[in-house]
Amino acid sequence: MPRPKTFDETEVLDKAVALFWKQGYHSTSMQHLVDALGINRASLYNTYGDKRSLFDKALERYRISNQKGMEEFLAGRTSVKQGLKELFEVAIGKSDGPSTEKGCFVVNTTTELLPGDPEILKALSENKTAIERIFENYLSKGVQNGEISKTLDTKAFASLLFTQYNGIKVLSKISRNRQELSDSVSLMLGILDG
Amino acid sequence: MPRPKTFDETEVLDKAVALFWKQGYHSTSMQHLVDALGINRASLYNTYGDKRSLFDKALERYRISNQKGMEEFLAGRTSVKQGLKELFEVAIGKSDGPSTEKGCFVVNTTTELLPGDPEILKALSENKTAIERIFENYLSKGVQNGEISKTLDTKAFASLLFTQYNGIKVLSKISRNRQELSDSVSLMLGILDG
DNA sequence: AAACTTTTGGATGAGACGTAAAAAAAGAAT
DNA sequence: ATTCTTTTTTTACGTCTCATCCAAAAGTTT
Repeated sequence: MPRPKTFDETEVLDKAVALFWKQGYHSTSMQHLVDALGINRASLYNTYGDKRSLFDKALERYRISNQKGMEEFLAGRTSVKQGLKELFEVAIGKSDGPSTEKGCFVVNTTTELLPGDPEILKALSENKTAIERIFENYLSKGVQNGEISKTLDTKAFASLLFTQYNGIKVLSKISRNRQELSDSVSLMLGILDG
Repeated sequence: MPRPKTFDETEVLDKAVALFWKQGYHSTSMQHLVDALGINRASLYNTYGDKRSLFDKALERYRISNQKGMEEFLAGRTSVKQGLKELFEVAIGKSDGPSTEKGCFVVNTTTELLPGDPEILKALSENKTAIERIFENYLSKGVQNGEISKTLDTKAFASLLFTQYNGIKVLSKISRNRQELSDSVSLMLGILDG
């Protein structure tokens, strides 16, 4: 009996993700959101709660889609070294989409809202361990394959990969010199060749 | 004949650096600054101009002091491998000061104000090349010493170091597990022994 | 018709940045 | 010493934007 919503909830949420991703939390006003989401102000509050609540939902959506995307990307590549190489090529933005200069929503949030926000810290902390685990599992697969030496400290290397990934997402906002980043990634992945 | 200022201009600027560093540009209000700097509102505008102008001055001061600090730190260590190791130990924050959780003012600014700010982009771009050059020169010293192989691509490795440095400054805000970062740095520096 | 949501349009109170005019202070000159 | 000039400090204000909420009107399904 209720009047149905005239918009798709997750579709609109994706627009909020794009906006917060590009501009961050503090410089995105509710008015910006109202204009960009294409729904009414009251509908916005009704559906997602206040600004912070909407931001939390947007961040969570990004996180999940990001993790899932990473897992699927790697799952499709049996050659671990090649898989990592390609993953980082995408991260660097060889195919220069408009999203490259926005960096990573998670990284941007880390630097903007920490320290001083326990809830966000919790979410970001979970994200960190989740992605490091993805890396570690993938590396283990390579060790089982015989592609990677058993002597490799997979935990430390997973951490190295994640740190490098974060650094790339920062530097992508400054430099459009992809070759430089690509070379440094190659150097790093050379560790896997003993 | 003029009445002298009752405060030290650079001393107060350092307080502004600390505040912008911790909170970023948008969530630091002029009122916060007035309270923290200990000078009057009008004095603030008189001396440093508007908020953005003050921010620029603060960022520049941080950049210069950061670069100089890095150069002097490395200049004092003739063993290049050991020097890099120690530099990153400091960056990781083994001696856990209160500044560790603030990350790096430059990194924070990169993610907060880019894309969309050409002036800031210019400053951050200069900073990037300056620090990469510091790394590259230091590595060259190691090659001349015979400490590092002549086959090393110093430019790529300098880029790797800088990227890693940025990543560390992000992750320092999330995790207080310094050992993990330390291990990954060791793994990276192991490339120099290859 | 009833029930519920969306839309419209505005009210509100807080806080933002920046400025202007008056008051106070410090040195210089007579 | 006193007055004058210049600058800082104080205080108050103006204008704007912010986030949030509310009441009434319009629309859609059962």
